[in-house]
Amino acid sequence: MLSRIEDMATLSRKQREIAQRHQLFLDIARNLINKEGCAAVSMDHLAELSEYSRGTVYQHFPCKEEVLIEVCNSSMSYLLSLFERARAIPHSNRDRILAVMVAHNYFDLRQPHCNKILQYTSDNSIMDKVSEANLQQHNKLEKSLLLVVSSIVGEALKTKELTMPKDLTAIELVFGLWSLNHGSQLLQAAELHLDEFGITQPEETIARVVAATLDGLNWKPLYDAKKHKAMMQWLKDTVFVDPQMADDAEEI
Amino acid sequence: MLSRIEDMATLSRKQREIAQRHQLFLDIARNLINKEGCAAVSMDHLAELSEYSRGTVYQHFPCKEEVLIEVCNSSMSYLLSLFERARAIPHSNRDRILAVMVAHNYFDLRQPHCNKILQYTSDNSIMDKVSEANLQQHNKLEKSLLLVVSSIVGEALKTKELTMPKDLTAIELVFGLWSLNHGSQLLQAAELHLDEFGITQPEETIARVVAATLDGLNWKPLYDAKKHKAMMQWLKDTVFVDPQMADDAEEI
DNA sequence: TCATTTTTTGACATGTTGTCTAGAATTGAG
DNA sequence: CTCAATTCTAGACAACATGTCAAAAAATGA
Repeated sequence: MLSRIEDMATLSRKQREIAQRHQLFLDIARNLINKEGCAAVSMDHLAELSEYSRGTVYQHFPCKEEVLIEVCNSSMSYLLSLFERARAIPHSNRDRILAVMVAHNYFDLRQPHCNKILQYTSDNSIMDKVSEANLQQHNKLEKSLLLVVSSIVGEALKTKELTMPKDLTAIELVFGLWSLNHGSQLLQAAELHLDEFGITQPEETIARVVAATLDGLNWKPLYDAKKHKAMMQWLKDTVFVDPQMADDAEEI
Repeated sequence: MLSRIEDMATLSRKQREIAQRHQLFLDIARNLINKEGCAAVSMDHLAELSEYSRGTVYQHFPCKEEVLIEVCNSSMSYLLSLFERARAIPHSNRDRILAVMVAHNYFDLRQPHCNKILQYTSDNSIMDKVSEANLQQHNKLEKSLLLVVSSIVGEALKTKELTMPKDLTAIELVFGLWSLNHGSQLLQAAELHLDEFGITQPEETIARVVAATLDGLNWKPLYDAKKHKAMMQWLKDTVFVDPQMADDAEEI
């Protein structure tokens, strides 16, 4: 990860070139994943498309898996920034939960490769090829994402908007919400033809189901169809709106 | 799919041998997936472990993807039978929903390879290599699974145990429940170390979250901690209990 | 200018995929 | 029981991917 803007000034011309090339490889990989899936990412391919040789690619990444996890991590840190934006909205904590859901959906629409990589690498034999450093960064990012949701729930407990029942802890609720969101996004990405079943707006549907869940836990303020709809609209139109069709947090 | 018991009698000795060998390859593949992941499944490997030659393996499967989807389909039809067993319990429809969740969890514990395959094959370039027939069977199985849940919700609507609110349809609720379950199982299977966060019994947690969701929709009878716990216990001890450590619906 | 260091290259060994042909085994007619 | 026809099996092959390495090329600096 040598490609951050603030580092650029302190690096020599040569080092900047290397960092730039590193980013080029990542960009090519991301495109490949979006267009043809993870299986299409090969060192050969990367070399060919970048017009460098295989050896040069191996200078940057010890193996294909390392490419994938770096692309994934860079997207996830962008997702984290979206989550933090969601947490910061000046509304009830319930609405903040909603905002996180919208953020996640916004992200998955624009960065479909991230889930693809996560699924591809969930296979046993793949994740244990990547470097310790990137793996740790990956875990840290995942934990940070959960912590954002967790902190919103914690805040709601503090303000008494929510009181946990005896047989469910705050972190368990977070796990439930996370599962719901994660599951729906994978189902959306899968070749399930949800519309054939009558699911035309999965995002709205999940938001509604989350609302039912929070109602079931008596998280105040309870669901109000009109306000819910208005909030969703506001989030989509104002908070999570393409800045400039940016497709990654990392820019050079 | 020539390996069903009832067909055996009508086949010649040679045909039986072939069917048996077909099953042998599938069994080896399943073991490989469980132990080392989908990436470890190779035609070479299959040939070596079965002590047949590569050519023979290709006689049975045109490609590796075909092996994977056949293993997956065979497991999914077992899952369908579990779902149907869940639907048949002599209790409220709410409890039947719970039973489906327990069934799904029971299944994923015993057949972890099924989710692994689904994740592995979600990559664009993989699913479009499999034969039309197997792909259709796969879609049909997926649809059947959803229909079981859907029919339980339909039954609850008929008996007025549940009334859908204006802004949520029955099928959307099914999608929500499906997402929740699917998501939680993938998160359990991932290398997330849920216990570090304080999630020691993900299955119980998700059942509790589902209960909250159904409460939020006012699906009667509402959640009662004691009865819920008893029902979970009964399902796990009585309904979904290893018959004989069977590890697949297909037996020879 | 040229020696030193670094970067880049492509050939190589190894392993996988899917095809294809020659040889082995099985079958059934005489 | 024999032998030709048919079917099945084995493994060689070309194509491609991976990761390594030594030689060639380029950059650096006295």
